[in-house]
Amino acid sequence: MTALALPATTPLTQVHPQLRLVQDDFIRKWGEMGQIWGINRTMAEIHALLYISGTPLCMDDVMERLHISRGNSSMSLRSLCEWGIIRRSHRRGERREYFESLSDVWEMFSIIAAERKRREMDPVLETIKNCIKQLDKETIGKLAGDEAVKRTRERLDGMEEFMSVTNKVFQQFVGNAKSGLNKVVKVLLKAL
Amino acid sequence: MTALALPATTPLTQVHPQLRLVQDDFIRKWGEMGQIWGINRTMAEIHALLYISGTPLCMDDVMERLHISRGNSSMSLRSLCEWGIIRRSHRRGERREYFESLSDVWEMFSIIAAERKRREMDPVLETIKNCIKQLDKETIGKLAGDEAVKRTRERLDGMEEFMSVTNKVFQQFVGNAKSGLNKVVKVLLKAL
DNA sequence: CTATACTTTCAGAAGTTACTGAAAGAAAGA
DNA sequence: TCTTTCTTTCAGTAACTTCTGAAAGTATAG
Repeated sequence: MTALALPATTPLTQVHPQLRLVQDDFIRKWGEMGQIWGINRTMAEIHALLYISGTPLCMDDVMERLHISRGNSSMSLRSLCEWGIIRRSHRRGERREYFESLSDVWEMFSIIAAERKRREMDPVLETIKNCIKQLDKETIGKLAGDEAVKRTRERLDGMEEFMSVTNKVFQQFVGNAKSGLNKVVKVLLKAL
Repeated sequence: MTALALPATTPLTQVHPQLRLVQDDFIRKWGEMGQIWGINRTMAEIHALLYISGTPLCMDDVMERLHISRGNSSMSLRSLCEWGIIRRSHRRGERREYFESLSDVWEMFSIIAAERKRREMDPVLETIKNCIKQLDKETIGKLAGDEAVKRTRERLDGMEEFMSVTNKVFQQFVGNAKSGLNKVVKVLLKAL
């Protein structure tokens, strides 16, 4: 029969109550904001907890601290790993897995922005380009001179220009970590 | 007994089938993208329809074209008006109301960005500043030198820097229409 | 092989958001 | 005034998302 069972949670979780209050505040707000980035509340809270703790935590730490189920923790942690904004981390001689957040906020933002651009903006731009192509085909035919077609064409052009530029700006942010982004931002702010 | 009833929909809705197909494509995709801007699918589709049509449409036009209920149309149109990205427009001698989209995409983006910044980013930045203040109070007291407090403080600082800069960049985009934004963007792209 | 320690999966429950359609409201004209 | 035309509201419902917890799965140690 076995020796002393390990405590389910890391000692690191047991922070001073005052510190905990401050952290909870941050976690709550960050969770609300998660939706901006297209991440659900729980996932955002888990991420906030790992980020603010600044040290690896295990699944039981997360469950206990945020009062969420094992299943939810497991899914959300996996999904955050897939996003690439947290990482698994292992301790020698220990069986269980730990998770920690990237520490560079700029890098995290880059990763999220890149993914959202790819999934959400690129397809729209493609659709718009396609619409323009389609419309041009019609214009050569019997719809030439049609007022409504003209108006639609103008609107599509306006939208395409907008999306293209936005896409390029995003592109610049993506793949640069802190130093690069800071440069970009400084240039931008100085120019205004 | 009344004279000839007006047709429920504007003649303008009756676009050529080919044009309609192209417009539908755009509307569908724009609806999907709405979620990026924090606008729900139907609202985004209504907006897309008004934008792509380039001409004022009435509620029945919208209902018929998108197959949505009167209630939903009414709520969504109101909400789009509140956002400021579509406007009511009236025709002399006609009772019913028409709606049209802003035509300048850059202006629409500005409006949306301003609102989201105000509602979603500003409160987070405030919370973070508050957390830092709280933490500093504790640090003076009995938690001075606590490792966990130090780590948390570092993380909060990193996040604050990020949010502040992001906020400033947003600020620049807000309140500028096409010309202003284009200048900003050109400067940015050239600098890279 | 069996026991233990831990993780993942997934069906269903709970919670949330979006939509409908009928009824009430408002404005204009007769 | 009453009728007509159009808009808004809102209770109920449908569709979707998130969460739970128990069961199955996996890896390691004895």
